[in-house]
Amino acid sequence: MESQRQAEAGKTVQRQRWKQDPEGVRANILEVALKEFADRGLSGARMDEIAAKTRTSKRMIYYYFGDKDGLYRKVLEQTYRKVRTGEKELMLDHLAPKEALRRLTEFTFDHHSRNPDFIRIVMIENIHHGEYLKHSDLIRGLNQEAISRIEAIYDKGLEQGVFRRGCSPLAIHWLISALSFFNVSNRVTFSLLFGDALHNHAGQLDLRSQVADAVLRFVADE
Amino acid sequence: MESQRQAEAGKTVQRQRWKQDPEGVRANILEVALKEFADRGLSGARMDEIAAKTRTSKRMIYYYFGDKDGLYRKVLEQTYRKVRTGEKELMLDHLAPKEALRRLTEFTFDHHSRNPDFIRIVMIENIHHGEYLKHSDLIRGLNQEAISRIEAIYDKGLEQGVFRRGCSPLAIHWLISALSFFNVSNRVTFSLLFGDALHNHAGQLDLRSQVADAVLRFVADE
DNA sequence: ACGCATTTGTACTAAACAGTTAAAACAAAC
DNA sequence: GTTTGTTTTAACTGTTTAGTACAAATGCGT
Repeated sequence: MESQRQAEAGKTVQRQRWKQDPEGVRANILEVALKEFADRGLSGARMDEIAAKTRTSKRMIYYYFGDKDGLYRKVLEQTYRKVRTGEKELMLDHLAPKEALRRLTEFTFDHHSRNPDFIRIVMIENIHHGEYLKHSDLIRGLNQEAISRIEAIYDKGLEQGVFRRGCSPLAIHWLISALSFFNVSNRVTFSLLFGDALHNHAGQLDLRSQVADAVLRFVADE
Repeated sequence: MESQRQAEAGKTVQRQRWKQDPEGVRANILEVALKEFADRGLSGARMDEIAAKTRTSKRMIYYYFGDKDGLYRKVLEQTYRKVRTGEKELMLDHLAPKEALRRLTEFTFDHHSRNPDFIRIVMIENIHHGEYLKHSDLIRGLNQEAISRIEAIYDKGLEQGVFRRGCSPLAIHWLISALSFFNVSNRVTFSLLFGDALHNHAGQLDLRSQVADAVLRFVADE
């Protein structure tokens, strides 16, 4: 009777037929790992926890990524890549320099705001003295583009006499990054110390516009 | 013969006479722990490592601070307190508003630059969603002062017609903090991606002045 | 039908780690 | 001189953690 039960059970339980989907599995692991690392930090994240949240197993993580560091490295690379490629949609060539710079700034502000996981990974990487980013060649190329984009706008603004001389595109990029980054990275502590006036919904809309003001005023002529 | 050796050794070893210095011991532990947490993060720091670097023992850490979280909490509080009190030296009342704001900005920029451990602790606290700062009442009071200081300068600037209306002291503080903070917090990754033009010695002097420019231009009239 | 890559699942190991135990000895204040 | 808080050791415990062993089965290109 017992064996019959098992036999029936064996029948009803569909033999788990699985597809081969290495890319899907890798992507799923990376997605879960990104969230977990971003949420708890590199040392804080637990491999068992990551494994449990994937649709696959711990065994597969080690199969594809070797060890925890290898996994983190891939998460880091993928995160940078995804965010940077997401920045390319912007068409600013046809706009007047001031308008182009405002759009770029507000776009960056929103973009960082929409990607807190990226911000947190960069924070974590800075905490770890950039030792993983150091050993990743893949990433460096992607970022010069950001500078070129600004340089194009700035040069045009100089020609038209609406921007002052003496600013460097790098410094302008730094300024935009700093404000957009800090807005996300320090949201928690800043809100705790000074209230959420800048970080509730209305506050963010206003702050974005003020950030764009700050950038424009920084490069403005006169 | 062997026992005689031991007896002689027993004589030569000076009975370790020690002083009671609870405050000194606590301070020493906190100092070491700050460096270790700032360097490796909360989960990354090791109690054994901290203990080894103190002039006392692991036992004493637990004697005074209970557990790792308790130690971190005290480090967090002390770090905020030390940095905030270090900001009070500034005498700006007698200066013209523009000059006062420039001095304040450049001071903050330098001050953060001189206290990378503080910056890193704040980063770590943000990574941990501020859960330790949340439960610390001690800290909140210290920070309103920063806003008042700016408000005084801003109001004076309005009276004299050198600042435009419509800026909030909170937003100005946010702006100064963002630029001064980001300069330290993201130094590593920014340098890796874009070179160290802004972060070598000459670059930092220039950047400080540009940051002050940005703040002044943000509030400037016309 | 062959071979290689992929997938499943569980139990395991070895190290790392936070926190404890125990018994003493000493300091300092009263 | 009694009491209370401080300091010294070094071994120890129990848990958490990254990473592995093992064994088998299926997918899929050729």
